Amino acid sequence: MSADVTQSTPPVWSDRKPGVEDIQRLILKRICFLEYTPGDRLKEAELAEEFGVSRTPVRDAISRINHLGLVETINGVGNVVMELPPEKIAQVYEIRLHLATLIGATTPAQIEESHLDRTRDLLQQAHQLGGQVDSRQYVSVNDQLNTLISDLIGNSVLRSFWTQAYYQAASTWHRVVDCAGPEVGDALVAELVDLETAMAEQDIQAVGYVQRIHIGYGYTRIKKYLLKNCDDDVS
Amino acid sequence: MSADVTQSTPPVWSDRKPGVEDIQRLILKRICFLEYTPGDRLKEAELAEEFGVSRTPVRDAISRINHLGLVETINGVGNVVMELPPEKIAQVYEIRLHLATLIGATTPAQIEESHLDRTRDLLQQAHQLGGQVDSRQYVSVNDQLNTLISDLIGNSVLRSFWTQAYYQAASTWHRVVDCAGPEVGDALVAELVDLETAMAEQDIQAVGYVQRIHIGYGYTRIKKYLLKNCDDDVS
DNA sequence: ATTACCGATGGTGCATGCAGCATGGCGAAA
DNA sequence: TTTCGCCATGCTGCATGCACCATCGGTAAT
Repeated sequence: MSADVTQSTPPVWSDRKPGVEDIQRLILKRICFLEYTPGDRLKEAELAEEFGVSRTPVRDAISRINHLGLVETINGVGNVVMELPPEKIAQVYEIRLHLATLIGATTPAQIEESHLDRTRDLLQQAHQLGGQVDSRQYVSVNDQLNTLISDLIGNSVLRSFWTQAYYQAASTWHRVVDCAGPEVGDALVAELVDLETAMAEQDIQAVGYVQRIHIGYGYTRIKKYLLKNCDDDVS
Repeated sequence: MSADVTQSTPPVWSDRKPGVEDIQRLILKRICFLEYTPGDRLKEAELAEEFGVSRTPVRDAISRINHLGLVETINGVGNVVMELPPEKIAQVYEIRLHLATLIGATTPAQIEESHLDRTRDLLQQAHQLGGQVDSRQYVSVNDQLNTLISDLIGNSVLRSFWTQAYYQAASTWHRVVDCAGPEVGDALVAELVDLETAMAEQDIQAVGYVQRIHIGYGYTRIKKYLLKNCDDDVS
């Protein structure tokens, strides 16, 4: 298990005790960010000590994310981080493709200037990491992008489903990023460029289809890289 | 709060101690079946005693279903059963309409003879309750129907979303059934007839569209009956 | 040498105690 | 009589203890 994952998550709790909601989000992020990898066993007592709380809220947080299939709780063993089987990944992406088209087909949120600003900021970040695909930074940008898209989904139910599917796909996708070369960085830039255009046009439907397109590309890369061995490390 | 809801749920635990999963499902069913109505406060200690367990697993079960918005946990008050605001109902139904069309558009499950049998059984049950719309029985048939559709969804992610949206819509829908006359019984029969045809044709896509159609009708009835006052009781 | 058993270890599952919060009722003051 | 404030009550949030379970390593028997 990774040594000091604490350092990697900027928002430190040093001052305030985190609630169940915070713990849940943080654990999910750590799984998506590959700070926890399949096979790792999340020990309640360990996390409890790290967060300065008792096992109870940690248990609660883990219990809430069990239904995503990312963590399987086994009595007497631990909370094992699971690798989603390829079949399930296929199902997740199949749904994500459809959900993306629904972003524009359902009651939309209003595109405001702030969203455009955030998009440009992400685009700049994406440019900065350029060929040097430090997966940590890439993942960060990707996560912010997902949050941005979420904010653009007016239908709260769709937003919930979108987020769930994102979490299910994220860890696998980020594993692909490690394997694939800088092409994923270029792809991210391309996606953000398309996104900026769509948002400048105030066209939510276009935003959805941009997502649909690039999720499709992403899944193609998963199939391309994840079936082969991923022997070259990022060191 | 309803007096002895225990009687209404056939599977009694008299022999075996229920797990968190069981408790979760049972609470959800009770909300859908209107045994718990908006405003009721689910008290952990109460449920714990009923199930013969401690508060801990009950807390866990309630915590897991919090994200659906059907119960809101308020410190010092209780776990309040919430009535979804009309706006959220609209969002749920908007998504349900789209999800229905995805049943046939995604990797399907195989339609087997058993499914057809279950459909015919439901049709018979629907006929039996005819004009006498005892909401309890209606809801039971409706719930079995939803389970049946779930089994026909091959994509497990879609199945999960479908179920979540069903739970969110169910309590509201069942409240409409109380208000509306026997027309909902007829509508259910019509839906099951359509469903039987589609399944006899082995046409999953048709199954999805049948759902899409009747969910649409259902939402129309919600708008028709739920905005007006629901003064006539079922006695 | 190999295999079967058993106990030590470390984890989750559940029970329970206690602190904190919200609320309603009662009493005192205006 | 009305209103303000305080306390009793009941519930959730969290901490902690204990029982059960899984696993692994050592030991004894074959």
